[in-house]
Amino acid sequence: MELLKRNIAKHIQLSSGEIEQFCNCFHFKEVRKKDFLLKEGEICRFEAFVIKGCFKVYHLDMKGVEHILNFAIEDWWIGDIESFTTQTPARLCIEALEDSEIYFIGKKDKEALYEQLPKVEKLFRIMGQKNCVALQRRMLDNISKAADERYIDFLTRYPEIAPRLTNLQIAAYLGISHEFLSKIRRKIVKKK
Amino acid sequence: MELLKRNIAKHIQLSSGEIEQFCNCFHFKEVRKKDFLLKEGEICRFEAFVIKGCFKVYHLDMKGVEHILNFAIEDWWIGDIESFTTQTPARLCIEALEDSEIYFIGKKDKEALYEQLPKVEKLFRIMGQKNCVALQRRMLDNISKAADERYIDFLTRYPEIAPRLTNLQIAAYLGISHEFLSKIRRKIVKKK
DNA sequence: CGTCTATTTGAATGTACTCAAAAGCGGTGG
DNA sequence: CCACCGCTTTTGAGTACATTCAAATAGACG
Repeated sequence: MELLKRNIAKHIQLSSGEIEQFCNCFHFKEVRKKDFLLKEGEICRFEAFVIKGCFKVYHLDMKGVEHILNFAIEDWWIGDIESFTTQTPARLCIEALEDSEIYFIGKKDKEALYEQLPKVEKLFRIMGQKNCVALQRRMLDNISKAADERYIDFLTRYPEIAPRLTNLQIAAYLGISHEFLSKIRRKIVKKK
Repeated sequence: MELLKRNIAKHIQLSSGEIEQFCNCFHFKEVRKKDFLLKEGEICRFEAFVIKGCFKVYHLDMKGVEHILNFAIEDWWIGDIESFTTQTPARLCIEALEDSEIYFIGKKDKEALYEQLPKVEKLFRIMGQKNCVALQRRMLDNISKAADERYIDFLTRYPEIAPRLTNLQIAAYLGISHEFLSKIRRKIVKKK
């Protein structure tokens, strides 16, 4: 639980009693590579904190093409906010890209936490704000930059994630075809 | 204050005393068309609720080209979350597209509200979550759909905003040139 | 009326996609 | 240890999507 405790300590201060109460609501789970935490159409019954491994959160369009919303590695949170908060069928899939380990919390436990510890409201308010800021930045990048620049930005912004991904996955995240990504990479190599 | 009261009532329940306490932290302001609520480089000292009018939130890239992050009309909130929460220089501009009216709250008043009314934490947590969901959906649309489909989606999703905007502004929101938007519109008209 | 801005149009160019095929790479079983 | 399989990556040709630039047209407003 150390990693989780350090993660929340970045945002709020809790007494040791509160920390225990918080951590007690979480459960450990191992997830094998290629296993799903969530499939489209299911209701998302958890929010999870990644201890080890790597996940992709994605959507399949009508043609069956995969579009990746984000990745998550150690010390990141994942879930389908929309499906979790409204308990409606998910439009997103969450799949492990490596053998992974998570702590997860269920809907009722999270609601109980909100009731018992007002600081948890603050914690998730702050995390939500940071998520918004990151999404806004990516949105602006996406409408204002060409694919080659977005690729380089991704490599430099997430140096710990990028090496663990295939180009197929990076292309699905950037919103370009993997063939075109390959051509971008060739151009970059030639320049150096 | 009626519009604001109804807006927050969608998310949380407050006693009439709490509502007054909440509303007392907000100040009224008129903003003329083409006036700025925030300019790049300034520190964002407010979060605002739009009572009347229309705003654009945008970023100018290195070439001076405008990229619109979002619009806001009556019953919407605006601000630069990043600049406001960290009190650092803004990368975004906020400009009125019509003569408008807002209620705004300052940083200290908002922090005091968080202290005094825990439900306000919940309020902004929920609003942040909804914002995230909307941004995620737009992000997926952007990496998975062609420009013509994104344009039609925008018109149908925001029927109350789109008619008040120029095609120049819509193009800057969709991330395409206004000439190309014009050609998309021609194609759509021909089909009918 | 004149001015300023928005919109449309066309030609030329550049960016990105599709499809098909080949090459590389890692793991697994014989 | 090698042969084979599945998956990733690269490559090229042809096509579609989107931009740039320049110019003409249309609207809005003082």
